[in-house]
Amino acid sequence: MTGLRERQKAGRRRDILAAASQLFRNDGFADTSVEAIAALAEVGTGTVYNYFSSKGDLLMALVALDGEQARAKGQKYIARDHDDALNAILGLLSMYVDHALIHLTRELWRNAMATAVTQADSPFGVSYAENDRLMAGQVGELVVTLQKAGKVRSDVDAEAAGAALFIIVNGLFMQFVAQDKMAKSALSSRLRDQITVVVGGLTANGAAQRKRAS
Amino acid sequence: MTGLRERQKAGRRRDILAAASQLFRNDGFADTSVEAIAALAEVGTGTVYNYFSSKGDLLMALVALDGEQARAKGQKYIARDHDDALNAILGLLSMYVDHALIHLTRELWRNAMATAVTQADSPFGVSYAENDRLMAGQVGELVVTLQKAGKVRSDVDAEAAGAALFIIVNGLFMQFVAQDKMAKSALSSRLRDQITVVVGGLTANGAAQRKRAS
DNA sequence: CTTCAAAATAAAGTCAATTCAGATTTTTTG
DNA sequence: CAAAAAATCTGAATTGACTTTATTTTGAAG
Repeated sequence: MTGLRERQKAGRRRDILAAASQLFRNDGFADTSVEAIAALAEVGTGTVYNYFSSKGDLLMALVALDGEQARAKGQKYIARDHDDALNAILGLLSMYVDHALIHLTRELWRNAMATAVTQADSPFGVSYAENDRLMAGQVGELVVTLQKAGKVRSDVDAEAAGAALFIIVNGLFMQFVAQDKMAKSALSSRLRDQITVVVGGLTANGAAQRKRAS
Repeated sequence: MTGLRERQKAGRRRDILAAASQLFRNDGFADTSVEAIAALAEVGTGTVYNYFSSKGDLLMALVALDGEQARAKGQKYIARDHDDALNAILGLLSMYVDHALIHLTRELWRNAMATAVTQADSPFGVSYAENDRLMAGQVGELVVTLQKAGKVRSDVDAEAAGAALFIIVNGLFMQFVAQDKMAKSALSSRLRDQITVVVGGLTANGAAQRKRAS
């Protein structure tokens, strides 16, 4: 199982990923050439393509790793005690946003997202989509938790709610990374406004919403 | 104002767009070279770059045109009579989806979206973002209309609601175009489930939701 | 009708992702 | 262990978007 070849292969994969990680973060995606990654990893440029189907695939592999961390954080968050539904959900989604910006720049996210759309079938395109699916599921878990605590109506489709909430944070985050001039505070306030609407709903509701941001 | 030169310029712009439109639709984005577009439009390749900043910019220009049509349809839709909020909103969003697939293939949408994220500052990247903003605003208008008709609570932030609803349809549409194997029916059903959640809200509500799709 | 300047043009050049035909290394076989 | 087979590596060649340049065209203005 663990022949020389397998170990070398795993090592080389790590080397390439580490090299890409370093260069992407230092120089950005556009300014990093596959040749430079190969040189730093001490392999031929062609070898990079034996492990990753494209430069974008390599980036998505890094993003997927980060996604795992975000989900781990999320799992702990869910286990905490929560007061009201709005704050609980907003807290989780804000945590995702904050985590996303720890290791990766906006430019890297732009390129990761672009690649995820155009190359969804590549190995790490699949990982990327799977990660999104799992995160949406995690938001759904939080909704279930809140339902059990009587903070969310039990007749709500938790899975659909999780997916909707996650799509919103994802979409806003995409707008955020696409426009460098958009401030993080603008992202936060839009997120708050929109999640507030979703939590409160549009139709007749016993507990009226409290406030609206201008 | 309308000298011969200006008209020629406008004409050339149209020629290039028309050529791009034809080739993109026939051969797809990836398989269409800028050289081929230039040849069909009977201009030099360099001229194409006098009018559009990149191949992706050219595609976004086409998409923006389509977006205008979609908004025109949407405006008429809003003016109609609406029964309940859920159906009214779902109808508008479904109309957007249907319209998007009339003229453009999934592959074109993938590339348009990818370009919109990575080149948001290019001339038609701005148009693309603006179009999204206007569509979200249009959904907001529908919400206002429904509020006036007493079908949506008046304390709801209509603008935020429109933005949230549009982000959802946009996000689901993105998932749809990214994965060729995803059926249109899957898109529709997810859209229905998620919009249902948003309209109904998560917290205590006078009118309980009626049903849930499995 | 001449001059001017904007715009177009073709051609040649740059650049970097991706591919590919052979070279090299590991594993398997006898 | 030696030879054959299989997997992997390699970097030079390909490809196509985009740029640059030197030259030409053509409205517009006097």
